[in-house]
Amino acid sequence: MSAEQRRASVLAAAVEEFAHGGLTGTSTESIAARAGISQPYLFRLFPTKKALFIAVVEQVFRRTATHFERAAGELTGSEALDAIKLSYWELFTDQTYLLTQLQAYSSCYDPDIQAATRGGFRELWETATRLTGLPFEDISQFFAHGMLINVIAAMDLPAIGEQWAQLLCAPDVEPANPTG
Amino acid sequence: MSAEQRRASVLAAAVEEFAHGGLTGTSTESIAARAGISQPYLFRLFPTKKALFIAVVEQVFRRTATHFERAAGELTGSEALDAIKLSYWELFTDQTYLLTQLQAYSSCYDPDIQAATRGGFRELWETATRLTGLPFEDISQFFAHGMLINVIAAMDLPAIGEQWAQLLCAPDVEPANPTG
DNA sequence: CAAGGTAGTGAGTGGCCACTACCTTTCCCG
DNA sequence: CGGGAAAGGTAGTGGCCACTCACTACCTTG
Repeated sequence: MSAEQRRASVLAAAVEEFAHGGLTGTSTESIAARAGISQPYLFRLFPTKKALFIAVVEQVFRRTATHFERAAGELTGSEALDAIKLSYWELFTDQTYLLTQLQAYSSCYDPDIQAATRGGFRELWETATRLTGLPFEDISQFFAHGMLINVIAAMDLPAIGEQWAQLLCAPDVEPANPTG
Repeated sequence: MSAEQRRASVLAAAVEEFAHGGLTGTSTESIAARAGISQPYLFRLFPTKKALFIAVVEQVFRRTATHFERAAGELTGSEALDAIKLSYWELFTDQTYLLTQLQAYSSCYDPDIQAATRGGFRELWETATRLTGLPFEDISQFFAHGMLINVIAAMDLPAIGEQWAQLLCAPDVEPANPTG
């Protein structure tokens, strides 16, 4: 297998591991094991653990942006936004991306990670703005709801039976302008 | 100093340290140093590092709820919610609580931490509901915006000069029912 | 002043873990 | 078919860190 292919598979393994443990709570050992290579060889493919983490963060944000683009298709305006909202809920089934996002935010004390996270968030923001053409206020509300979804996934609220939790997990796209 | 007082001061030190590094990225050494005690004595006051982290999480959520109650005062309805919104923005000046919340969410892979975090979130949710008496939809939007504020604090968006970032950091309480 | 309890510390210890040095295999190309 | 680069592994190593143990200083109470 070529080094480039290996790098990709290591990246895929790292996303899964980092999503749960974060940068400091995940060992390179476990990533290597999941990728099916020896742990030292991982350092031939990525110079440092932090660099691998940053690569993971960048990939997750970029793929989420691509996910948005596919969801919007040829739509524009609030129709595009509704489609993107639904597509974000789709990520709930495999929570990896949502959890990785949280790990990125909570690791922002490190300047390099903060820079990467800002860049990813910015890319996401600009993608949503470009695809919908909607004003700041709508984009802001969409992202706010997205961040709420992230923590709902982290706490695994669907698993607890209480009503408010269940309501939160219903992917209803509420009307943008509630009449009244 | 009594053990109870020490416990409180250790807790205060731990909030600061955990807010930046999270559970796995923070050493008990640094917490003890900040609290002004020896590292072994920390384990006389808290049985384990994780237990200390959970105590921190519980305290932060409870204090945030208290913060809400003070902000609402005698107000009810959307007036109470607006007051609470502003009070949450106040936490931005000392971002410790917001960052700790993020650390809690991103550490939820551990079942004990997940349980504590769920409890804290639930307490916050019920406090907001009780104080305002507003329906689910309003509370949900408030929390969504709150989660967005958390990640804005983590990424320190006020520090970057771009327009969208600046707009996000303006604590305007948008009207609950935009006319039209 | 004896006796016991409480606050607090110095000196470990065992394990994990990021990262390194060096060796082996494979395979392509002239 | 020889050689060299690239893929990959084995065996460390040094440092950090959660947690323990054995001990001291002090304070209260009878």
